[in-house]
Amino acid sequence: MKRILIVEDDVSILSGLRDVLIFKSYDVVTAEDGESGYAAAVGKKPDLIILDIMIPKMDGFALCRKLRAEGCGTPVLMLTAKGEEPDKVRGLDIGADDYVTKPFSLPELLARIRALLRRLPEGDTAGTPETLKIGDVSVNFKKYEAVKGGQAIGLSPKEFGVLAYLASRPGEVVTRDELLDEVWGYDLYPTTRTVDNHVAQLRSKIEANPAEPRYLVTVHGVGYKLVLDGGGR
Amino acid sequence: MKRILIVEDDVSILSGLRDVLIFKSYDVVTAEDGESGYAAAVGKKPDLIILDIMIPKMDGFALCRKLRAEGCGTPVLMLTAKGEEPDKVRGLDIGADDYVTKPFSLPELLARIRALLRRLPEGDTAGTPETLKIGDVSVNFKKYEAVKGGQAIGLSPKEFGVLAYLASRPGEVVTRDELLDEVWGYDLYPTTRTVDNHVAQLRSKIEANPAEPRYLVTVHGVGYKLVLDGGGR
DNA sequence: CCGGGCTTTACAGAATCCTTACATATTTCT
DNA sequence: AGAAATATGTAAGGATTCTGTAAAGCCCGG
Repeated sequence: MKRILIVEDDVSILSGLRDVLIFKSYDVVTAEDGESGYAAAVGKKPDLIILDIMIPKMDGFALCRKLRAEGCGTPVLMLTAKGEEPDKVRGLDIGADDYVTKPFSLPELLARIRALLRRLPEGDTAGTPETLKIGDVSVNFKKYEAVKGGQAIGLSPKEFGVLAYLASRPGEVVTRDELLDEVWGYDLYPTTRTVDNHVAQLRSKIEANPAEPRYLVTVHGVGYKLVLDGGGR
Repeated sequence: MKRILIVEDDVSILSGLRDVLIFKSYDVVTAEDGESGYAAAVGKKPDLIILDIMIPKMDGFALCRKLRAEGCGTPVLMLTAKGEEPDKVRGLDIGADDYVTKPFSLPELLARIRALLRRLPEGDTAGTPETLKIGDVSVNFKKYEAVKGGQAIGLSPKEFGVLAYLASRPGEVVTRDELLDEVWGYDLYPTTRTVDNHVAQLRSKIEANPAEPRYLVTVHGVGYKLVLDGGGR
């Protein structure tokens, strides 16, 4: 059984999460502040750490950094309060493996937990790969970084989101509505045309010839799909 | 079509929700208390259950717990009244997959419904295989891709739809009206001749000799059928 | 105040869809 | 069997819908 450590000071969230995870057959350990969280991370050797950022004594960033500095490679899933956008990047920068913004959707959280645990034994092919090569562009989703011919190209958060979601199911067609749900979230309702714009942006940055996309392909009347071997023939 | 069971005793919410979901082309079943809700959950085999917590005879928690105990894995979306924060946790504990607090935003609820249904094994296209081989043409419905002798051939959404529906019941004859209902939808009323056109298009793309169809066979006076072993003899 | 990212809007071009018309095939009727 | 009625194959057009793209406004953080 996989062991999960939750570090969270909001007791209602903490106990709720603990119960859910126990129900889902995980072995759960909890802590309510950074220091005891650190102790548990070292002492209980969990397979996964769920880490809130705003916790007493030592915040989530510091805790994560400290663990990484000591060579601890345990996957870390960050919980960030809504609107803390910059925290996302910072969290990943410091060595977190994934993040979820509160209030989170439970199925999403569970899916991310499964994804992180799945790649424990060895490298994973499930979910979004850590890095992806699209033509002569390589994208690192963990670092929020895209490189084209040695040159870094800036992708916005939404652009990353769209790309990552498409990459999680290579070759499959994804509708605009699905992208809106999964990338934008359930509580925002932009037009489906917004998706087109971001895809166009992505193409202009990633495709060799944006007018004839080889990777970010349109399926007329349905949606978009990411073709990974767009160049191979 | 996906079937949704709503268990809710507030009639104004219940009927409002039902109308919206029907408008969104879901098959809706309702119940106003826990016991009849349980009966409906077992008897009608919905793809998703929307469950209020405060309902007569058996509350949402008990109902959900009972279903889970019996091995029922149907996704459950809990409705909780505002301020019932602790209930969230309790609901999730028992195995609900997501929750929405009343008063809820309709678009958000719809988005969460879509998301839960999306994670189903397969629903609408149940019976339609993910890929299909028709002679020397192979079709992948997830990728919206058809390949003939290594060469990709473009099929339009309607063409995919017709093919997929026929493929869900190989060998069976399907009437034009049925195709119109299932592929075009109940709210559109093109001529039945429109179907013929799309079938002709399909034949020209996948049949070796469109004038003598081996796979997309017409049954005079009735409709069309897809014969999978059209080459074998 | 400025700049970047996000969203909306508008318009042009492209792809798809629907209708219509006519030829051909099948069935039904006499 | 022959003719009429009905059903289907097929092509062409115009209407409709969808997509690419640029421009403009909004909002937020620096």
